[in-house]
Parts: sequence; C-alpha cells; structure tokens
Amino acid sequence: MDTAAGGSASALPPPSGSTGTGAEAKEDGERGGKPVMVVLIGPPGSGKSTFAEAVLDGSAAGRPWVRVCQDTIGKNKAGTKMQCLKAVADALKEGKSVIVDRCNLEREQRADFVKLGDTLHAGVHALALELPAKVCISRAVSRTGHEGNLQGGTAALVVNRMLQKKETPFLTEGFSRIMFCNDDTDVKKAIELYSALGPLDSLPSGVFGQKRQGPIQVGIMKFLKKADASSVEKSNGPKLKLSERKPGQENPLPKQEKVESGSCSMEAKKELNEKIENEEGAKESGSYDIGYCTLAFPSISTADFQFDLDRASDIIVDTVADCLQKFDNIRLVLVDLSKKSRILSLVKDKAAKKSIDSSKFFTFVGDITQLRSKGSLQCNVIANAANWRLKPGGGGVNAAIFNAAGEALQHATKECADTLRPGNSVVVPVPLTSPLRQQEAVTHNDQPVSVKSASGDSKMKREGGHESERMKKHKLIQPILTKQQHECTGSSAPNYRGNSVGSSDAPNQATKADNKKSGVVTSKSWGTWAQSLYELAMHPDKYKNSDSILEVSDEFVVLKDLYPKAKKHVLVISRTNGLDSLADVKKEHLPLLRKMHSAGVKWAQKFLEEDMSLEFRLGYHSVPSMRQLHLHIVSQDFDSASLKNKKHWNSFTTSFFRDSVDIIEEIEQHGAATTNSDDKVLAMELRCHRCKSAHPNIPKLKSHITNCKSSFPSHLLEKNRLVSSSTEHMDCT
DNA sequence: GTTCTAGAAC
DNA sequence: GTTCTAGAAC
Repeated sequence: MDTAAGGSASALPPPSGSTGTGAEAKEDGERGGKPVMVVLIGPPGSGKSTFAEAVLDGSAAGRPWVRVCQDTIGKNKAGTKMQCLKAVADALKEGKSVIVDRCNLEREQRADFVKLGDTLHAGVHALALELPAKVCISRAVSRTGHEGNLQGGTAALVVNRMLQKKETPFLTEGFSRIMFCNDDTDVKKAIELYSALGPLDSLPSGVFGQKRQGPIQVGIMKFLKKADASSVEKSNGPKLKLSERKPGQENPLPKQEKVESGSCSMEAKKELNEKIENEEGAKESGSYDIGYCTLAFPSISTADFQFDLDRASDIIVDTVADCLQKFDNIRLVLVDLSKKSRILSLVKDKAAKKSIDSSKFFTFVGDITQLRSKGSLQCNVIANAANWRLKPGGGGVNAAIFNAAGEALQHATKECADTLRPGNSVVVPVPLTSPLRQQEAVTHNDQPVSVKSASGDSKMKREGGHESERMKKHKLIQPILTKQQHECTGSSAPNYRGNSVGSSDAPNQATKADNKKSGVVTSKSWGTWAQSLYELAMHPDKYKNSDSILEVSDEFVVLKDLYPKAKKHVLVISRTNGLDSLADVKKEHLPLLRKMHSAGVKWAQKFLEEDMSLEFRLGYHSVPSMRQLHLHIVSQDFDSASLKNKKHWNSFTTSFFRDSVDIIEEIEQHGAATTNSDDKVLAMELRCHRCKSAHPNIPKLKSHITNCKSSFPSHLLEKNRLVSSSTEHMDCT
C-alpha cells in the first residue's frame, strides 16, 4: 500500500488496487501542508462512519482530523447542513483536516462544501463509497444503535430512494481528487491512505478507482425481471413472492418524494416513516421497494404521425396492464410535453376505466429528459427508439434525448444494439459521463428498435437500375446552350455553372463588387456559380431560344429549373437588379411579388391541365444558393432524379421554404420578410412532407413518398398555399 | 447550385 | 462488397 508518508505529491503513485490510472491527475498535485477536506459520498450503510472513525483513530501520521457528522452535530442528534458547514469552516480555519460525514449523494448537496473548501484553500477530495446497493441496504437495515437512528426497514427505503438520486462525483465539481471505493477492500485501502497522511503530505490529484460500467445486453423485460428478483433477494424482511402479493401489501409509491439525500434529515425520515406506517401491511411484510424501477416512455408523435389515437391508447393501456401484472416492483409513466396531449388524456381515462393502479402507472406532462430536475419525478429508465433517429437532427424525443444524454449514450447504444432486430429492445446503461445520468439520475435507456420504413425497395431497385444516371451527369456538366448541344444532350437550359454560350463579356463573374457598382449593398457575396440566374434575368434575350425559358416579361423570367426537384419545377425570376434574395425584399417590391406569384399560379394551372393529379407549392428559399430573387413553383410529387440529398429535400419541405402567400402577407404587414437563415433546418432528419414520417436516407424517403397517400399537413391546406386542380384561383395582384 | 470522392454506414 | 452521405471544389 502506497501512502503519502514523506512522498511528494508528484512522485506519489496512485493507490494500489486502483483501477484508475490517475491519468486525469493534474501534473503536480496540490501542495502539502494545507488541510484536506474529504467529502464522503455514499448512502447509509456504505461505511462512511467506519471510514471517518478509523481515520481519526488510526491517524498515526499526526495530521489533525475532525469528523463532521450531520447525524450527530446537533448535540449528538441530527443537525442541519448549515451546522455542518460551520463546523467544517471552523476546523479548516484552525488548519485541521476534515471528513465530511454525510451522504452527499447529489451534486447540489456537496457543492457548498466544495466551495467552502476551495475558499479556505483546503485540498478538496471526494471519497465515493460505491459499495453495492445490496450491501448498503443490508447493513443499514440490520445495524442497531445507529447515530441517526436510521436502521431497520426504514433504512432500506431511505437507502433505496437515495441511491436513485445518486450523482457520480466529477473533478469538474471542484474536487482535486476523487477516489472510488467499490468494496470493503477499497475502503480499507482508503482508510490506510488517509490515516497515514502526514501533516505535510498531499495526495495526487485525479480520479482513482472508478469502475467502468459495461453494457448490459438484456432486453427490458429481462431487466425488469432482474430488478424484480434482486429486490426480493435484497429485502431483509419476510420474502413475499411478488406474484403472490396482495394489493394491500404493495409498496408505497412516491408521487413527489422529498428526501434530503445529503443529510438523511430527521424530517425526511419522519416523513418516510409516516408514509410507511400509513401503508397497510408494508412494514410487517418487510416488502420495501428495493430495486424499484420506474420506466418513463414518451408519447407517440401525435402531431406528425397520423395514428389512430383511440387504437393507440388501447394498445398502450393493454400493454401497461399486462406489464404491471407480470412485474410488481415497477412503475410506468407515459410522458408527453403538452397538457393538451390527446393521447395522454385518452390513456389516462382508459387506464382509470381499467382500474389500473394509478400509483403504478400514470401520465406525466413534461420533458422526458428533465423529469427529475423540472418535474420532480425520479425515473431510472427512459424508453425511446434506438434507430437512426438517435442523433441531433433526429427530431422530437430522439433529438431531445440525444441532446440531454450526449454522444456517450449514442456510442453505448451502438455497442449494445448493434445487431438488434426491429421489434426487440435493449437496455443501455446511461454512461456515467452522460449529463442525463448526472443531472436526471437516469441509469438506463430502454431502446425498442422501431421497424424502419417498410416502404419496399422496389423503387430503389428501379432507381439503381438507371444506368444512364452517370451518363447524365457527364452531359449536364457540359456547356449546353448551343442548338447542336441541345440535340446531343437533350438538355435545354441556361447553364447554372456560368458557362453561358455566346456571352463574351463574362457577366457571370458578377460578384459583390458588381452589387456595389450598382449601388446595392448586400451582405452576401455570391460565387461565380451562383450568378446564372442573375445573368439570365439581366439578359434574357441572349437565351430566348432556349426551350427552358417559358416566359419573359419586363419584370420577370419564367424558367424551367435545370435540375428540377419534381415532375414540374419552374422558377419565376425577378428582373430587378439588386434584388438578390428575400432579405432584400421591401414594401416597394410588393407589386413585383404579386406579379411573380400570379405568373407562378398561371404556370401551375397550365401544368395542371396536362396532369390534374399534380399539386404545387409556390415559395422562396429563405437563403437561396443562387443570386437574383426567384420564386419556386414545384409540384409536390418530388419525383425527380435531381433531388439527391437532404439539403434538397429540406429546402422544399421545411420552414426553409417560405410560401409566397406568406411572404406577401409579411411584407404587407411588416415591410420585411422573416427568413429562417438557420442552416439547422437543412440538416434536419428526412420527413415525409405529407405524413411527416421520418426516414433514414434519401432513397428510402423517395420510395416512401411515391406511395404516401396521406393528406398534407393542415397548414398547407390553408390560404391557398397549395395549388391543385381543386384550388380556386386566387388573384394576388 | 452541381460534381466528385473519401469514408462512413450498411 | 455496395450504398449513402457530407464536405471540398468549382
């Protein structure tokens, strides 16, 4: 055993038996000679007092130690945290080292001590007593004559509650050293280490002895069974087989537990005791809810998917009832963000009708990633889909969980669910480093793997069969505006890349400098490739022979998009010099916008004469890639080989696409258009523009949209945002 | 805007 | 192995 006796901080190796490498240790440890504050972190029964007493007794090295114990600080009775803080401050000021003997399981509980130690220039250490819950509970239950009178059945309940709130200590909290003790041997080593710490010695900084938590590859049912079994095993009282329990013997279920885990205050204990006493038979049976598992699961995405809520709620309630029947020591919570959630109220009503124990299953309004911090609801397992949607752009609950849990969970999930098939689930331990674990005490994430888009691969195969795709590419990148070339390529549009045939004055080089020349100051500079529409708008006559140009007026040019993103996709390009994008649009441009809109509607109607199944949207990109204000008229089939990537899709189907009618209205009312310049929307997950289902990639999305028959989201059906054969003509001029 | 391509994902 | 994405270059 290495002790610090006579050793300099930097030369001191980590304690033997430590699984940590001490790699995180600061280069040089803290200076010797200053007092140390050891903040003990552990539930009742974890051996805090044993440690404190042993160090005080065995401190052969001569370092003066003071034990500050909340259970005894009030004239040998339990005191307050304030009293403890004062005692710690007094001791440190006297140059004594202090052992803070209280539970300190939550970060908030220990923060004041850390701060105090820091202020008084003490070395602030954490000693995390991470003994198995079973051991702590067993000891706490069976001990007698405990200082805080926490023993017997009450202790089991208290320990269990506390452990749910446990937050692993981190150096970032302000500790210079954290030592984890995972069993009695570790505790013994810690005792030896601190007992042998001489007045001038110091210990190296860093984290020592932390256990690495491995993934548990079991399904949620197995997990629950496991919790179930261990709870019986842990219980010290008469063991009731869970399935045999009578309703009256069930465990008390906390609605909003108020347990001061740091101090095991007498008030909290009293409150708990009362609860237990009120619970008929609970104390006698000894069936405390050790190993209690609360699983929160998110509501289905009712806004986006058009589920039959009535059926869905039936399924939820049936499944919950089935689950509760099988497992006794679990609690299930359906969570949704809004009070108005219809699925929530349906489920609530149906659960009540089915007489499901409302303490074992209830609905909850709140953010599933902040149940504890914002909702005072302690859940140790949350369920969500574990597919490709668990990523920042994954949308909804997935994105929320990803954001809350960080990448560590994603990695852990991948490790666990790598080969999982749809329809199964896996329990993923939330990594210790994850904020979801640290702040919300969520220890596990149950991830049912949703069945991925089942919309057949036939379309994919067909697309894959397009051998000419590669050829097309080659054709498209060639200059294409001569008659000869038209015939060769079958293409007939101005070339967006600026290789305009017959244009010797290279107007496609127009850039920000040109803008300035024309007296227009815009913040954006345009690449050479982005000049084609500008060039066309300024000199449409040069391209008048192109089949792509449908109409030219003084105010606008109507052009077939060279890379149409749908069966029909045309642009109405303004001819006003200096009007590059929506950002430049002002009230004075309203007549132009209306004319452009009308032209767009006219062309949409023309296309509808050929194919009345088409539906069109007219709108602008919030931030266009190409210079010169242009209105897109795009059919909503999005059936085009040119629609190739996420950006293409999202630029036409998210808030990035601003409907012309809305822009006109905004300019009318505010004189300017609000544009969503946030690039994040373009990186969002791929969702069907009709039914809003999410899809993992473009090919799968495309095969879905060819078959999706859902109606459009309601807001698109308003204000003539969609132009179809059934749309009544609306004249914007 | 597109093309090309490395490398990730499958 | 093939498919798909994302970033650089234009």
